[in-house]
Amino acid sequence: MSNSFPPVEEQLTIIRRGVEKIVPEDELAKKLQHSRDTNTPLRIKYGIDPTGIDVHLGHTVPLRKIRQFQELGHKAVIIIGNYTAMVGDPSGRDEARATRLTEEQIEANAVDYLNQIGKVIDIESAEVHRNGGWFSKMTFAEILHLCGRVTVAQLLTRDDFAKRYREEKPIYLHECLYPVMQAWDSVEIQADVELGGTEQLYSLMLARDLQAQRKLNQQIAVMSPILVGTDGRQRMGKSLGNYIGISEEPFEMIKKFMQLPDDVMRMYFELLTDIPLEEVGQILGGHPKDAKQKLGATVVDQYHEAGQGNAAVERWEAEIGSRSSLPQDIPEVELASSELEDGALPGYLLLVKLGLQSSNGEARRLIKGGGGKTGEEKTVINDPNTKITVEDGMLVWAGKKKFCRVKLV
RNA sequence: GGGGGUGUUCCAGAGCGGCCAAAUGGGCCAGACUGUAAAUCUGGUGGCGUACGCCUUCGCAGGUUCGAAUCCUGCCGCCCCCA
Repeated sequence: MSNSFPPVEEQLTIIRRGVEKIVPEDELAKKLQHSRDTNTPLRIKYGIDPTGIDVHLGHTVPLRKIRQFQELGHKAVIIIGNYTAMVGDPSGRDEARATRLTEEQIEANAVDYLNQIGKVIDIESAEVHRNGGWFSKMTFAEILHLCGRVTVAQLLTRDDFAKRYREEKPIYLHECLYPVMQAWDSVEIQADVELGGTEQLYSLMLARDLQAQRKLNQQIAVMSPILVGTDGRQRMGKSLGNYIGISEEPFEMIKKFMQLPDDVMRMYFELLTDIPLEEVGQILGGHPKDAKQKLGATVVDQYHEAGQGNAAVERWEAEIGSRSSLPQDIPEVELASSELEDGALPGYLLLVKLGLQSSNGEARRLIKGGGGKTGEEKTVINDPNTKITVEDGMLVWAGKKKFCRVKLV
């Protein structure tokens, strides 16, 4: 009797890594056993809403888990929530999504999204569904029937709704349907396992109820912890500006990695890499800076050609770590000679004309604070009104991170 | 349908009719310190002007005042309660 699935214990070890909760846990082992006995892959569901996502490391946590399931021989089933997107996921947000997307936008986003996640999972072998496929055909009577399975009190056990209710923030009726819809997806595709963040608990459990009502196998919820963002506090998210996108350039990614708070490293290692946990422990025992470089390089290599990570780390060392050399990419900004007076310009105006600062006042303040510098030696501009003689190719700095080279025209 | 609340600068949240561009905290920016981490300290945080100053801003539209974010009217949004 041959079969392609690894022993259950082996599978569980891989599945459990970086997973916060598996509900119910014992059923998962049974399912895996059954799958192995019958040589049938489990159907691993993961849904997203195509709302214009720039896939970042936070998204890769469940995606990587799918990848692992795939490598174990199971079937990935991706749900594109083109209908749920019309509702807007209330999870983790305090207010209802402001804008509603058109169908065309949603479809374009979906395609774009599938392209992006191809970097993480094996999209070729995955099954992809759009939940409009079934929701668009549902009758109002069916919807009512479905809604009859959920009480408002149950809905309010969700953290996000409870919080909004408490804070007297609006909760719209259609948002209440979101978990119901998500759960229904599981019924439609007969999911064995659904991946999601811990904040999805409610929806994932509701799916079990609906499946049971239809005498289907109940899905197991495999919940990942929420990846904290680069600020080390809040969940990683685009709107919070604390994310590292998987499409970013290696150097950009490394810069962000190096600025991570130390204590998020363990989580990042566990959730974003395959480095054995023992080894992670050793790495974290060393100098935090080295650990961070190792982390960054490892993750960068996942989304770029091998070796790009280390190359970026080396560049970081050269330009930033040791501060010995100038940045590699210095944007060139054109400046018309006619803007100058006797070949010079007051310091604050120079920063504004070069686009380094957006208003005169802002530029003045920056210079007063000591952030305005010129030349390779970074000579500090002492006073906003100091006339700076502008030369072609001169470097101008507005703080450490904003700079450019002047191109006189 | 009725009653009561509320709407402030990026967020939260103060704000006696003049001293409010608006307290305080967070965030953010810059500087010091560092491992461009965290923590800490310092300064800054509507626009224009070198500056006394001027202009735009406190849900929207009007009004009362010499003068309103602060008072009045209407409208809009949100929340709660009663029916």
